[in-house]
Amino acid sequence: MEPNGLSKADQAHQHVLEGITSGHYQPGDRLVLSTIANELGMSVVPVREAIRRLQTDDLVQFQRNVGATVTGIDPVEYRYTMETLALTEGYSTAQCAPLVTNETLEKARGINEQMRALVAQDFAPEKFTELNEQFHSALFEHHQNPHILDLVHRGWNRLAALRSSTFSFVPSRAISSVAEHEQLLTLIADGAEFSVIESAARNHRLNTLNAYLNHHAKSTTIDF
Amino acid sequence: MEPNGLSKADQAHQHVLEGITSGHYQPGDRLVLSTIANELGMSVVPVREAIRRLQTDDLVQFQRNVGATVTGIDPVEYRYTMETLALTEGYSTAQCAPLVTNETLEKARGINEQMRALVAQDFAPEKFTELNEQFHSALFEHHQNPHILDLVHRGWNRLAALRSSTFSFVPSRAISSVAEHEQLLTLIADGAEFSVIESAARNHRLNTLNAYLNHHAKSTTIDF
DNA sequence: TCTCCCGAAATCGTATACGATCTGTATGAG
DNA sequence: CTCATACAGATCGTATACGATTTCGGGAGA
Repeated sequence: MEPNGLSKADQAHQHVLEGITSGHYQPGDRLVLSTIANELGMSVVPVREAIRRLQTDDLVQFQRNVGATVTGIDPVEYRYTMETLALTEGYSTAQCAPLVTNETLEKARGINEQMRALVAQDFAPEKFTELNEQFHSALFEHHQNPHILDLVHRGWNRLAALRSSTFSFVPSRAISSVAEHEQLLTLIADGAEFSVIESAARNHRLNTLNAYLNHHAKSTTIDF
Repeated sequence: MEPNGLSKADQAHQHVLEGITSGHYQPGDRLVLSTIANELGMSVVPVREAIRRLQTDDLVQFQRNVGATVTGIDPVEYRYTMETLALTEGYSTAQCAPLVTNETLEKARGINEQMRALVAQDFAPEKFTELNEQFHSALFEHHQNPHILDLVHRGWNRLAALRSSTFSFVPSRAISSVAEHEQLLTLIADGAEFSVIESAARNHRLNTLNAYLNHHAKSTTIDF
């Protein structure tokens, strides 16, 4: 009688997505339809639909007649994801740059200062990663191509799912990251050219990726 | 006893996707679950799943309790799609460039010559668009980031769905397009830098978009 | 003891059924 | 004649049911 505005399939999608990004569902965990259906008090049909939707976002892997598992940590996949994110995020940042207000700029600076403080004293990778996302998110507040924005969000979700915060593995990267953020803000404030900002934002992300790759060039086995 | 390897949901997905890209389903057409289910000799459940998958690719629009329609030609959506494609295709082209063999290069040249001939004599927009896709596809033959490659393919599917071949509206664009192709091939053959190739490939696509936008300069002005 | 095969449990895939919601049309009041 | 309302048809959303497939463990035979 009351159309909540969100169908059960949507609820399920939201629930599982939340579960994956929050870490409640760990990489490799099985996602059994009937179990989730019971948890949410619905039948398996909407759950199934939700899982399939997550599959197209590469957040879960599906094997026919077997079931779904949360996409695991694969260094190769991590690389692909980060590279794609560098591409989309870099473009988005450049595109939004002219629309960023001073107010927003100040807000981003504040977040970056928090990150700097975090590095200095009591370094916590998860908190740092969260602030990192907030920082970049602030620069996207204004309208742009929603398709590309969507791709950025998918990338973030995927990273969250991978639980592969580079800062956990390569803490030293955090220092450079903060510095690059400041550099990026300066470029935006000065109204730098599109290509300059895009390049800076893209390389910022690629540098993080490279820090990870270099770090793992030696330790062959990766286990969590 | 049917390790067909192809579930009914997959069949339905393939069928509808094919129907959209081939033009059998026109933009704006309604996609009624039960109808399609009957056509394929299955129940509505797999069809429903297929439609939802197509929805996440923005190939169909879905309204709750109403149904799905093939995504129509919306100049704004066209702009978003082309811009995203410029971004992903440009990067892909640059990334694959060092791996392109002389053989492939020749093949691409051949396709481009076909396009040139087509412009000169009996111009057919659909055929031209098809060759255009073949041309770019040839440059992607070698491995690269599959995520980004997937995004390129999604973009192509979407364009096919929109049936919005710019060349139908702005035939003059075809001439420039062929010239830009040749330029791009030269850059690749000469082993130009990543950023140069990316920029060329991206602008190639953006130029096509701008040709369309200028031609339809009745709506809001969109600047880059 | 080891290997192979069979059967049960778990889980997915799909069909069918039915209630919920939307859309369009007809009807009646003003 | 116009507009609001009610009803009917179409279509979707979800639950339930059942067949299909995989996985895994245990027993028979070598």
